[in-house]
Amino acid sequence: MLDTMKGLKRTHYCGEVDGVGNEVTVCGFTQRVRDKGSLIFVDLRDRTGIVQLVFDDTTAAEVFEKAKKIKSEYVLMAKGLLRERESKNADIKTGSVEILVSDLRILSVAQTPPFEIVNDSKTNEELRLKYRYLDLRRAKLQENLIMRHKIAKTAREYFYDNGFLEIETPMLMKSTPEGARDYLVPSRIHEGKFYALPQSPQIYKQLLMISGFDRYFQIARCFRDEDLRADRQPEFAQIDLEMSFMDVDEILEITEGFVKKLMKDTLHIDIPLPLTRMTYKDAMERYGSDKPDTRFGMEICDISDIAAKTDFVVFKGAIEAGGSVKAIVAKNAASILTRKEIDKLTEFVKGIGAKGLAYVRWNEDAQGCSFAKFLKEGELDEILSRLDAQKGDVVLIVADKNKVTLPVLGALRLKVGKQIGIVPDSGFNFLWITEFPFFEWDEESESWLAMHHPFTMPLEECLPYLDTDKGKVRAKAFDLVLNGIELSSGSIRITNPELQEKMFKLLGLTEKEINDKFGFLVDAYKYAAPPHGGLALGLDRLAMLICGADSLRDVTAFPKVKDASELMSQCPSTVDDKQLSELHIKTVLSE
RNA sequence: GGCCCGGUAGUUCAGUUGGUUAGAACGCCGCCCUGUCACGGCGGAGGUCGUGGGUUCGAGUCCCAUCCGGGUCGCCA
Repeated sequence: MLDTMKGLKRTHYCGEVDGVGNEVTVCGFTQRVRDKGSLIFVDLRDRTGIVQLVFDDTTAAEVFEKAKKIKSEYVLMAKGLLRERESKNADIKTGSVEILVSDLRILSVAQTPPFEIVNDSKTNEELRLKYRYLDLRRAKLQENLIMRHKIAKTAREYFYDNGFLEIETPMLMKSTPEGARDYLVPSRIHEGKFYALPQSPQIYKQLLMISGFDRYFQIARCFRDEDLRADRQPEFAQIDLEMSFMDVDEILEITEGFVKKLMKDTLHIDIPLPLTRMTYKDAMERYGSDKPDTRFGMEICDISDIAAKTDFVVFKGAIEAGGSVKAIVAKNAASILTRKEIDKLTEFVKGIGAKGLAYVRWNEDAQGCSFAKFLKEGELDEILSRLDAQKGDVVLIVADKNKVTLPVLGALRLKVGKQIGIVPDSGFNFLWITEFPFFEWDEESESWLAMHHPFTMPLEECLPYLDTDKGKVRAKAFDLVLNGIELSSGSIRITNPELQEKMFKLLGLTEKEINDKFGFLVDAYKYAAPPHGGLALGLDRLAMLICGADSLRDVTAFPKVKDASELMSQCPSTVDDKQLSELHIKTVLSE
């Protein structure tokens, strides 16, 4: 028979007991029992930490007998005298005190858990996810979720203090199947019609600006029906912002203020402001990525002019086709990047679109150059001197269209950086990437797509190119990047309804499509809109980085796995025919 | 959807060219123990080797298929 809490009330959390010499009452889960016969120690755990309970020969017999029954994970409440320990334990916060228990309640008993609730659990994740509620008892995950709470709290404090209003937007909205796939919700009342769960509250927050809410803030849940990654869940939260009467600089400034406070409040790190800003063009040319990890160098260098003079057809061909020859230098890497390793890197770059990898491996005795026989006297020296390469370095060269050389070298830079150990595992390099292109050429559909979204305002100076050279149109769009991870994406929005219609048309939408999908939005802008823009910060990714976690699963209470199912509840699941028929839905399963 | 890695007691793993009764540690159960804190000591229980099929005198081990999980590419306006 289980005990009740009757007559007892918690006075302290386990990790926060104080007042030696006083009676305290604690409650929590049994971490471990050390039964010495006529002396029993019990480690009691709650979300704040662990405290040691003691039962000895001064303990009343019935209390002692009950203590003998305690097993792992039992839920207890204990009242007793807080006293100094005879032998201290420096490893835990409360290691110098213990509670000599006078009143013990066993409030709940536990089956033997399928795995031990210990911090450095080696149990495979599949099992831990199936019993997520047990895994969440582990201190590490408790700390992560508490940190996530702190991030949300800091966001609310900061944006409230800066005049932002927290306004909720609908979870059931119109499906606009551009970009990511929507999660659909069938309507019972409207036969054959569907709502979509929001991929982002984008349209609603823009409408709030039109309504005059000036500064909007929400911790918004968003849904995307795409395949998962360690850093991608099908449902996620973003710190969502929109503000009126501000251009890019002011938006970046106000966001930076949050970043600074966040890093201070959570990790006690001072981030100097303003954050570094880099245009998209610079980021691509220097790092081959629109989200560069700037914690290490190894920047991309153009050697097209030298390469053009050589007799190496791979180089010449690429340049004559309008492309370029670019290189990165792995400093002091000749011993790590052996021929075999470089061959692997060649396979790697071929896998991501390059035709091959030229290299110079300058080790102790020689400059091993994969294209030496095509070079004339002095050309290799010229290349090495341009790249500032020294003995011990490895030069990796890709020749192709710019669309290939830059991203390939960007990916190679990261891979090689990790391989030769020059990517620091600490540090927080926040970076703004600005002036993203508006359009992006999609090979598959052979059409121009909006890189950010179709409501993004082009830079005024680029408006003339809209009809002449779409590839040249830059937008008032920006990303916040941290250590190579995209944390946030934002833009100034188009507030001129004619321009908006024009942009839709340039993106290939017909009059009818514009009206069906965004008619209400285009109409709304006809009633005057303040200039406005905004951004969304990925709360989950932020939490992952601040917690130093490797996966979003470690900072999400109940995450989904790779195929978007949840191992604990086994959702998604089939539903009864009655439910389906009420929703006017028939399912057709594939073979 | 493609490619790569993994699946053996409750857990983490070992398991030889295919060969007797599949082992260890932790956990669990029982007994002993007054200063433990990864307590200790003695004893014990616990396995459809992911699943199905095949090769073989014989399969945890080899082959095929399949399921599950992870990573990655595609995808993520």
